[in-house]
Amino acid sequence: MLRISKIADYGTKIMLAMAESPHYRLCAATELAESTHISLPTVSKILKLLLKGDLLISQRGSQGGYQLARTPEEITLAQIVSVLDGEIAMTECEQQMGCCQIEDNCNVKGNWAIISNIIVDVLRNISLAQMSKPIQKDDIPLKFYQRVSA
Amino acid sequence: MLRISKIADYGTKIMLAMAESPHYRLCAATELAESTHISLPTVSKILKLLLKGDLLISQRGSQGGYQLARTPEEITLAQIVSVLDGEIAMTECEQQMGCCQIEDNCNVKGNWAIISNIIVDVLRNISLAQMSKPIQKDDIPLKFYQRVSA
DNA sequence: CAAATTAGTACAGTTTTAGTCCTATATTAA
DNA sequence: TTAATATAGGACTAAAACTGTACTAATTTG
Repeated sequence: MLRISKIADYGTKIMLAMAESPHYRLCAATELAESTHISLPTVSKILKLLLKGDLLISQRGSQGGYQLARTPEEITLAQIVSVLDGEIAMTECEQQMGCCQIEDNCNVKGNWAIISNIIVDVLRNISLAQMSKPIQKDDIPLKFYQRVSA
Repeated sequence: MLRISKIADYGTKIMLAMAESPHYRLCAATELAESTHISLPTVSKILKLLLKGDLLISQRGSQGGYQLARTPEEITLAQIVSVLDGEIAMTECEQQMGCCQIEDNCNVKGNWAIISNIIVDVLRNISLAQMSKPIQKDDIPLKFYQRVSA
């Protein structure tokens, strides 16, 4: 495992489809279902979640639809994944107190938190814009880490 | 989400307990259950998985038990997580063919594979030995990335 | 008003995960 | 040789999560 959910995977593709739509105009759910080949009810559900997460703007009624709340450069994978899959934390303990009995003498916990942060950094530094073309490892301007060798 | 399973979390703690046991001697499942405060059947199940994944050596019979197959410095989080949770891949498509219809014109796929690799690198560069004390971001000798700022 | 389209909620089916238990096998020690 | 101690392997159950769908309400346009 250690995997994002199918919903987050779909969500990325949907966001990408919108980013690639000319002038970032309003896209109806039906259009997006067609272009991504994901079923309409599912696309619809995901769009609602993304809207609630402030990643999209919506317009109701005839000729309505959804559009990106910001430019593809300003939207990151970390945002999409966290809206659709919830907070990123490698272990339960990081988020929730009292979920394990050893807690008090658990030094592992802090370490997993640090590791989670590193992974979030990776996702925080990849924008929708970058996802629309094949990325190179060099493309990722990591805040904490920088490429040193192949 | 984007989280390791409870089993992998437990597994790390169990491996750590063994690493901290004097001289890496044989540890019985019951001992480990006590020291980690995880139920015996669960500890037992995890030990068998770790054994099967060649991370442990076992000795049957009276006075038997389990011990690390290598030194704590040579065992990484990537190994533990992949043995207990399976291969690390951010999306299903990376592992399995024919799981999505757009596959052919899916440029996202390759990008997620790259991102997965980066994350695996992070886990591959953290050893059991490091997990036994609070780690600093600087401690992680990443193969591809190196710390550049706080 | 009618058509189009999002908003919100609820639900059912499937899959995954967690945890337990039972029986077989191997080793040690008396 | 026998009894006690441990692992080996597999089967099983219950709970939780995920996926996908459906239905009704609200809003906008023409």
